[in-house]
Amino acid sequence: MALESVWMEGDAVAQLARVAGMDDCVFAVGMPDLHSGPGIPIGAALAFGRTIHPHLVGSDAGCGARVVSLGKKLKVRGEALERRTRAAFEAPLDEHLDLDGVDDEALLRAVWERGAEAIAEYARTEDLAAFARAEAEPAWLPASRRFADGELPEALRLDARGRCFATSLGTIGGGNHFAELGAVESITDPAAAEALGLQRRGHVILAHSGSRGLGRALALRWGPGGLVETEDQATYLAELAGAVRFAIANRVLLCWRMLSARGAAKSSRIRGTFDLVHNFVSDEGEQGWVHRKGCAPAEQGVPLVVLGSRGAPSWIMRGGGQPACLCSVAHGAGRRMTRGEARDKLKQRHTRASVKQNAVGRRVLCDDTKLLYEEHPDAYKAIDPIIETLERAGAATRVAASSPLLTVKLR
DNA sequence: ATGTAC
Repeated sequence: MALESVWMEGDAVAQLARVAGMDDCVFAVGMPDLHSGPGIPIGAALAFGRTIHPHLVGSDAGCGARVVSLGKKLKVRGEALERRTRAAFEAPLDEHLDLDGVDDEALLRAVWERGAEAIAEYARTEDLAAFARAEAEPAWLPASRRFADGELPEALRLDARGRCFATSLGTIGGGNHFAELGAVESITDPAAAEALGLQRRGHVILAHSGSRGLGRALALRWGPGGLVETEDQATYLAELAGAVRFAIANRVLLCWRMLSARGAAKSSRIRGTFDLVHNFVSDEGEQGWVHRKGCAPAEQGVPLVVLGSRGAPSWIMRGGGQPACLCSVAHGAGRRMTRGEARDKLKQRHTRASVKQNAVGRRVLCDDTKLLYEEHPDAYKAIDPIIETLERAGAATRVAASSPLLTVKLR
């Protein structure tokens, strides 16, 4: 599904065709941001009649994006904003959460079982608690698998270094994950924008991140096989739900760090917020088990965001409920170059200093030079043809575009 | 995407 103006990678199409040919695959649709992943396509919705494939969800279960709409006033700007933002991401989590007497495993359990609600429970301020409670969990999200004390498997408690996954809560991670302060540059659907608290030149905070090492542990635990109507299938779904809750809670905290740096960490200043998950599988009745990998649900009227890059706007849209697209939309612009290609080609084209600047000439907060090249805007497809394709296909309609002011990629 | 080891 793409206009001719959307560049499409041959390998990615071949990967999509391979999945479409798998046993029990009843429908497969590639989004215009389709690109190749580790043996599986990214930017696709894949429906199976009876089978769940954990490896099609991949190692970043629950990955998604959160949008927070703010007013126009920016109290902190320029270098002070950059300094404060860096400090906000370097600060320990207990600046925001009261974790006295709460060990890492207890925190992990709470977030696993209750997601953002757990953040509200531990929040040091009523403002953070209100923010964490502002969004209902997605309707498709089942209960997380509960574990008795001591029963939590090592694989879901400890990373490869023996550290509890709770230590990654509130961190961005690597790859294409980021937090961003942006500004609304255009509004296409004024009524929908108003309902989401978006106003022209108003600020927008974006967080794109996932369940960190926890999703990886889940992928390793379940391996490449398919799960068919067994107890294992139910167990995987309940564990996936835990990882999704962790990821949602993580995005809440990332947005809160951005809000505190900007000087707007007050629930009264927040005009709207929503969250979107783009790596998961859910039971969608007649359609079967819909796996979305780099692809978000887009039922009629729901708010969603299609992420641009640090040099291109992200589009806030409304879902079109298009069955031909499995009620789904692209998750972003999609890669045009592999990470290796981006490093090689873009080092010729751009200086080390220039890759540290984003579209508006402000610095990108990122200490990893390799990552600055890998995630350079040139490594991504153009966003406009992606959005145009989604509209023409009836997958979603434009509401507003937000352009990046400050991009954060601190680990 | 993530974490680890080289």
